[in-house]
Amino acid sequence: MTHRAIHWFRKGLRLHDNPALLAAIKDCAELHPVFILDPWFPRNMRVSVNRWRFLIESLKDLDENLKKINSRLFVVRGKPAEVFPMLFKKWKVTRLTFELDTEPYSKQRDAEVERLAAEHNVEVIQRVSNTLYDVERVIAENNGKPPLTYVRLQTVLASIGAPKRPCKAPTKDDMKDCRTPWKSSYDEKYGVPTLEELGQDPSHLGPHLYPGGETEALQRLDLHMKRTAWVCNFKKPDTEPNSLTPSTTVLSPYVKFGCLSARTFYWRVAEIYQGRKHSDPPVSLHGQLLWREFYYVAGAGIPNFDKMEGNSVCTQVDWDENKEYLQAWREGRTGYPFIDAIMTQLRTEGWIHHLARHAVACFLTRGDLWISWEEGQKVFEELLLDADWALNAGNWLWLSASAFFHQFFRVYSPVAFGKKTDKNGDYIKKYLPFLKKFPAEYIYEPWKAPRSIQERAGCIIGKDYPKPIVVHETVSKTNIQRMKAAYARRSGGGEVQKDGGNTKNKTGQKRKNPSVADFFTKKKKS
DNA sequence: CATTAGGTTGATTGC
DNA sequence: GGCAATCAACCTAAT
Repeated sequence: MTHRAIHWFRKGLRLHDNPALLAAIKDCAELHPVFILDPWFPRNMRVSVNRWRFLIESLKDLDENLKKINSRLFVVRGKPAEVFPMLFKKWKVTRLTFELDTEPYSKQRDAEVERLAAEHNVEVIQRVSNTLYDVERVIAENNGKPPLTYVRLQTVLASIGAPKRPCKAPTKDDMKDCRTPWKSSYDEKYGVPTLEELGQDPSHLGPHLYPGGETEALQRLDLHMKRTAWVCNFKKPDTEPNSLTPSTTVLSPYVKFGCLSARTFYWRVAEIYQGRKHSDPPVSLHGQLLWREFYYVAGAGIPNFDKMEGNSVCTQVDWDENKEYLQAWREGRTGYPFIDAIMTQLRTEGWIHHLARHAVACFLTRGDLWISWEEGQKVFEELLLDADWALNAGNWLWLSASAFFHQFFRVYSPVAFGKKTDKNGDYIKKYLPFLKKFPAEYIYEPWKAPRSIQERAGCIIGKDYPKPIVVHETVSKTNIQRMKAAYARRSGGGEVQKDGGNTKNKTGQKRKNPSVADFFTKKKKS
């Protein structure tokens, strides 16, 4: 019982499946659970008030759960590199534990903290618990490179075996020789902040649909895991992007903040699968967790993963800069009700269905507006409760056909796609109520409604709601050609053209002799 | 090296 | 309404 430990919460805002926390408690006389809040961040980072609320609630819940084992959460204001040397001295710390984080920003921050810890003779213990697997191990098993296809990832994971089982939350009994000292000044110094302290305006909050915290996360998990048949039959592409209540679990914000452990989720699903017929990856619930893993591995192994330039897997595309289009997309003023309804749900509620993300991401980038996926990435980073760096970047790369997904000729229609699951446009009417008097026939294309119908609906297109900012049928065709050109530049290594990229044809014509174009390509590469 | 199968979730048309 | 063919055609990984 010699140690005085700090467990540093960052993600992983939970007691269950928290091996680093258990490592802190072992042989520990004094424990300080800490969350560090850099006051610079809330005022200057673009994070929606909805996500700040989610974080605050998660911290409050964490404090409550720590109280139950005779401890507390210390929310410390300051920058990690400045805060830790102070805390090390103040609390005579001998051990610092935290969950391994693979994001570039975090890696840099943690390396700095490790250096400071060494200076103060503080032992540092990191544990893998954010992902199902140790992402470095996955990369090593794939010859040092992150898998670029899902199938490849599955092969690699099969060779490693099943993910580790989650560990149990610490109990009061585990804490019997370990105390957390706090004084009456605790609340003003280390209390969980309010939105006001963070410079956030609570009047901008959306409806309270997804309260933060481990307790809520585990309840939500229980609720969904009771639906045995639903869990076993789950196929992501068959769920609906535009149902009036979410057609999926909405556990993603909880997994992002670590209120719910991905491994706990994985093994709960595995128990239900046991002895039953069930769907499989990539479309099953397990499959969804593996997609998360896919992007985490890619994000850890590919430099500049969240950028086009300097990103080795990203096709270089000549995206336009267009502030007006970007603003219209962000604010739900594109004139396409399906797109605008989705963006409205995103802004007000902080969560949209995965396929809805597909529709608006394709629209912003290769489908319609020809704006860089990096701009979309920033907007999602701000507004999504579940915004997770690697997943956000990876999915934008995917949807813009910049990496992983390459069938750029498959373009989502902002009119047809939503109709498949919501013919009447009830979803549109919910989020864009000024359109609710339009008959179903025109709800996806109100500009096509005769003037008399627009008048009867009390909404004149071009006055009360914008006309479409682009004509999808036209721009999508031009954009496919622009994508084709971008791909040609990529494979041609900077050459003008490579015979249209169509040397391999379907007619079975065999190329017995290498073409001139191939000859030059070969020369260039060597 | 050349070839081929497969790729989480497209839209439209015609039966 | 559901299904298959067609549209025009990319890349990665395996062989």
